Amino acid sequence: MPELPEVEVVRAGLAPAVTGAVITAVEVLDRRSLKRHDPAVGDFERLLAGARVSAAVRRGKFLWLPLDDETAAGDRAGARAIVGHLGMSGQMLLRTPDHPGDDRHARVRLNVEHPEHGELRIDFVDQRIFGSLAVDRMGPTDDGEIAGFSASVTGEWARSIPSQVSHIARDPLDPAFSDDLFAARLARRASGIKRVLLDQGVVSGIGNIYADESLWAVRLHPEQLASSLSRRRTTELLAAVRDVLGRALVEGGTSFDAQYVNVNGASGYFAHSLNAYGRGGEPCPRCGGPIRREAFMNRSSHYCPKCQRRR
DNA sequence: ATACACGCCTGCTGGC
DNA sequence: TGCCAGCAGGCGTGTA
Repeated sequence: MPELPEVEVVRAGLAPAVTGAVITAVEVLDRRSLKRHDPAVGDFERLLAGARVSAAVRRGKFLWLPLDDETAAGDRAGARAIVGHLGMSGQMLLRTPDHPGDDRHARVRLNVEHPEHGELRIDFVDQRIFGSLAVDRMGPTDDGEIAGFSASVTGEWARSIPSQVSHIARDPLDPAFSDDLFAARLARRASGIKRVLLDQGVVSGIGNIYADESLWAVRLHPEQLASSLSRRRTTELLAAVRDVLGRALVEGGTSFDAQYVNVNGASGYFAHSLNAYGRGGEPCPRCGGPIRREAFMNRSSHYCPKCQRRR
């Protein structure tokens, strides 16, 4: 499901409930959801029992909960975090402990005790199991800047990132995102711009929906060579990406069905605002010509061939 | 460096 | 009603 706006909605919903909370019990209902957990780091359940969560942080589509481990003073070498990725169908549902456990696709449950909110339960629900939870080691960010978006991580600790996320580029809403670096990366790419937007090592957080929407907004053909864009066009594209992601975030994300929901199970409303994605055959809201849907990387691209010309 | 295929999973929809 | 193909918001690996 989730691209940056959807994951941010989840992160923001989780943050007040988990920050400062102690994990009291872990129930793994389906080990397949731990496929990205490296056993060499330790046993998933044992590492988490009794650990305290210090924040909820996000970069692109990855989110993580840094653990306030009891380590020797000043020694963060053993610092760890729970890394979560929602894949295509993952959800994090915030519940009271007595909530009936009737979710068909509940995979992992974290029971926590929060100093103010008391006992809570976080259910990781994931129909397709493309998502995962893992306990991962933290390391320094390669640029020395704050690792990702959160409201509460401060100080040196904020400049640490889970190893599984270290290869992921910053996302366009990250204050430390470098527009120049982005432009330089595009200039070196002899491939279609959509492919590059989807490359999480170039820019993170953008998936199929928001790639199509951003390209529609600036009238770029998905197969236009990234290296052919002028700096001015690159700047316009980046502005469109930020605009689309920002508006989707305000509307609570894009929901086509009950798959994408926030921590309370509620859907977002941005689906009503889509101009190209999922509108194959319908008239382009700008020029009236039919939106085309075509195969792309085992999925689909949606664009207006009339006003998104390839140059 | 880059592109493509494929595996990882489940469930829904449409055509026959 | 059944069956099968195709499709769905993503990522990582392996191969050419």
